[in-house]
Amino acid sequence: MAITVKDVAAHAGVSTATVSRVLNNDPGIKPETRRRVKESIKNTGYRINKAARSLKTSRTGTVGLLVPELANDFFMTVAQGVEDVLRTRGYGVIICNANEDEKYEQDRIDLLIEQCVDGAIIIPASSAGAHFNRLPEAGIPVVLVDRLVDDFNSDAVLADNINGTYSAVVHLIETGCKRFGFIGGSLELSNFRERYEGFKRALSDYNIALEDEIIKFGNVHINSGYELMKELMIGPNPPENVFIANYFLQVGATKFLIENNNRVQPGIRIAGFDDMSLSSILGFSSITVSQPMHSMGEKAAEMLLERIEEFASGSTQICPSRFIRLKTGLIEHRSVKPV
Amino acid sequence: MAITVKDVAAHAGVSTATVSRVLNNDPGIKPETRRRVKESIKNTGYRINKAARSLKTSRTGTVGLLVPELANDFFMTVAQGVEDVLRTRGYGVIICNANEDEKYEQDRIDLLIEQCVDGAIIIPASSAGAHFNRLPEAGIPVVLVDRLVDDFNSDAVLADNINGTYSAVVHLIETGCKRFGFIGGSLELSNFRERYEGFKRALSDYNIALEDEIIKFGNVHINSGYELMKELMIGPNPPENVFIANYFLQVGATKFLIENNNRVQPGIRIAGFDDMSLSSILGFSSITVSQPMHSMGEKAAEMLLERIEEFASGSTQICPSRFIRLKTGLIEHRSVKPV
DNA sequence: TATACTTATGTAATCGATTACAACACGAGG
DNA sequence: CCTCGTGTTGTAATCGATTACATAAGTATA
Repeated sequence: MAITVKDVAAHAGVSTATVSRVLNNDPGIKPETRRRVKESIKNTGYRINKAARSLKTSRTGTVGLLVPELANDFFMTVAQGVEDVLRTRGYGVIICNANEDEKYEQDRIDLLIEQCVDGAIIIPASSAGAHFNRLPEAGIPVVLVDRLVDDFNSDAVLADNINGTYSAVVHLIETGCKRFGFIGGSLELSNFRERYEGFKRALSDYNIALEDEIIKFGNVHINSGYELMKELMIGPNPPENVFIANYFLQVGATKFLIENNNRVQPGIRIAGFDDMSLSSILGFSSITVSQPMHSMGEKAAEMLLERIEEFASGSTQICPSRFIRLKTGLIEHRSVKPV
Repeated sequence: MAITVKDVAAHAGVSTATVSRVLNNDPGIKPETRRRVKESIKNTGYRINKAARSLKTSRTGTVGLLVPELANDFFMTVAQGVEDVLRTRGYGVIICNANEDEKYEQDRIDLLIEQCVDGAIIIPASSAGAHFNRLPEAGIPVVLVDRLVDDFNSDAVLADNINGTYSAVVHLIETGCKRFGFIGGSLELSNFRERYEGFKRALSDYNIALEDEIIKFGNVHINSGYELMKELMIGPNPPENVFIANYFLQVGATKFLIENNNRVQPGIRIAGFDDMSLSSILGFSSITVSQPMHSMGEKAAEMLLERIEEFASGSTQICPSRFIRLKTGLIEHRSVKPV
């Protein structure tokens, strides 16, 4: 049915071994022969059958990317970085959606193992990591991005959450802010724990009190941001400044303020972690911490490729896990004052 | 090295054929045997090698999803729909990024063919479609989503762009709007052509003049929306109402208005195509046309599965291409008036 | 009891590419 | 003229699962 190496071999008048060698850039082929084979490949319209190759080499040329959610610019910008690097190296990327659910995440890991991916990049959906161990057990190296998890360790690419948050809060303090609320995701997640840590450290360094009743934690979503901002605003003593630990929480918080015409705290200033393409048009936003999302993806892909080489060369002494922390930036927004 | 059917067969005291039959739910297996084999599968920790299976069956259990861009909530919500359906049917989804570039798109199609996907779902990056033909030529069925293209035809899932736009504009007219600007993407793209068509039809039906100087076309991105809104606002006679043909253009347009404190046309009302999670907090937005993005993905996946069956059963008489148009909705926003 | 048919399982060829090993040609060195 | 090394290509086994066909046991029919 389809064209195989045999057909190409016949067409070029050589053996299948020779065709295979040309396909794999084996140096020990006469230039003239190589030329002829390449021509036959063109003329026959031959396309390699990766299934057959994989069976023999036990390498599929695909890597898995497991993210908690697809419709999420943060994850997908990371994904672009991953894809950019991997594609130029000839790899295909299978993007899987864990649907913010450990069960789903499990299931997708099964999928990746079955598909025999050569490696996996994971943005964890929760702090649970035990189930990730099945990948290295199956000979599949893993790189984590954005968050660390419990009961599993591997290479990881992370943002400098502590210092990023620290510098944003300090910036606000130095421009006159005196009292801060905080809206964050669950402290079970390492990235939020770190951001909260940076927040506390900044207040502490400047002798500003940490007021528990204006420190709120929820999940990572728009709705949560909405609810938590509501809690802050109907509280006894609403803050004038709020640090919000990710973009989606900020969107939700902004939504609450807009819908309620921000009656409570007219001069409110928001600083947020993550700088997305829409951050600049969110109301009340004074400053955001930018993560190098694309680079995080690229770095993760590069680390993974190294590991794949290692695993493939069967080197028994695997060097220990490495973490990379990428620097964050600080983006000031012209003070947009909606309502 | 890894555990194969042979090992399972030995463990269960049967032949590899029997193991394979259990794996594939062949009905002609004694329940007792089936039980024993299943147990052996569990105990040996066997995992099927898809490469080997694919080689034999020439089915990989993966489908490709080619999108113009990853960090795009519209495309990714469609992707979620696709994944939801496909995953429950045991398929893996390879998501590829065409990077809004026909060359890239070509390249990713090559990738999909090499990976021997069983089918492909494509959201085209441009109006060019000739290069898609290589997929069906390679025995891979295709379903288009969102847009049609030139020089290629296949099944497609589309939104009812004309009526969606029509009803939104009519709604505005009936609530008192008298003069409309329009901001759209290139008319080369079928979806924008259709939305413009709906716009014109509404004005015509209500005897409202189409004023060329307040009808602007660009590309599909935030920047373009920004620039086109600027053009409208610095023009001789800026409109009070603007229909904007997609979410990203609307974001850009809103950004321009906010940054310039909307001095020109204080009462401006915007109606937009696409209702995303952030649409409700975009300033000036009065009404948006919602597309059933998730369902579009689901439908596309279902159509593709049918075609895959057809192709696989080798039925020679392939039934002609089918289009599905999905109804849009109308979402009113509480009039949020920033600035 | 012989025949035919069913049901359950085994045997072995097969998918398409890779690769260890063999083979062959050619020239250099002795 | 023989041997050896080098460079180039061919032969055939192999990866792991599937499946057409063969086989064997059991059951119904005449």
